[in-house]
Amino acid sequence: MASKSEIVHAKKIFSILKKEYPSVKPALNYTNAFELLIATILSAQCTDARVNIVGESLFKKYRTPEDFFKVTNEELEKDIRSTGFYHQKAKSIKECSKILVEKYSGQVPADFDALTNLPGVGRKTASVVAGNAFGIPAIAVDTHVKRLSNILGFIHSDNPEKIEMKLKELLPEGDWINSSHYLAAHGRKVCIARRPHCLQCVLADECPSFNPESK
DNA sequence: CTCCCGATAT
DNA sequence: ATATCAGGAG
Repeated sequence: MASKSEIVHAKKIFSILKKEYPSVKPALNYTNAFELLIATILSAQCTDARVNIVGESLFKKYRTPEDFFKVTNEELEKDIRSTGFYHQKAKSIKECSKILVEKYSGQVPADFDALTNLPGVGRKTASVVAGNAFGIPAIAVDTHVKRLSNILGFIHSDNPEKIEMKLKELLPEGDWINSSHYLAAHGRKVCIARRPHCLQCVLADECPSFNPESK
């Protein structure tokens, strides 16, 4: 599916990003798989910085799935309100916690399909947890990965699953987990959605969307 | 496809 | 005022 030249192009770009962001890591703060799962659910349409602020106090109050399951929806909504979409997120977190307790003895399943079957968990959240908590090869396609994949010419599509599959064709399995971190880091710092800094971009020579009048 | 919805940058 | 932020469910 992916041509030789596409693979060479992608390899060059990720080689540059790897040098640019040597200590790449998940932008969300967490100390275990369960916290990462909850934090990633909260991160939908919300900055990682905001989730980290909410998470700091949240994970002092709620340490296990049982803690989330016991609390009322109203109280949980109040505790996560500033991440937005709080009604749906609180509902997802409570239902999700219930299933973790009843079906997985309180543990987060280390399996992609089991994760996507949890309420409030789609491919992106499942990929983040599978990859970062359990080391299972996966590519999390968030808004940055989606935007940069199109800007850099890996694909022309808004469909997250198609983008995920294309990136998996372009990259060796061992690079899958970090690839989304590189694209997200670059998307936050340089290739910003509102205002891309093309003149400061290390990928300028490789980028089909390079704009010399960018800034 | 639409709806969910707060915080921040521009 | 408007766009955007590590999306997912109905």
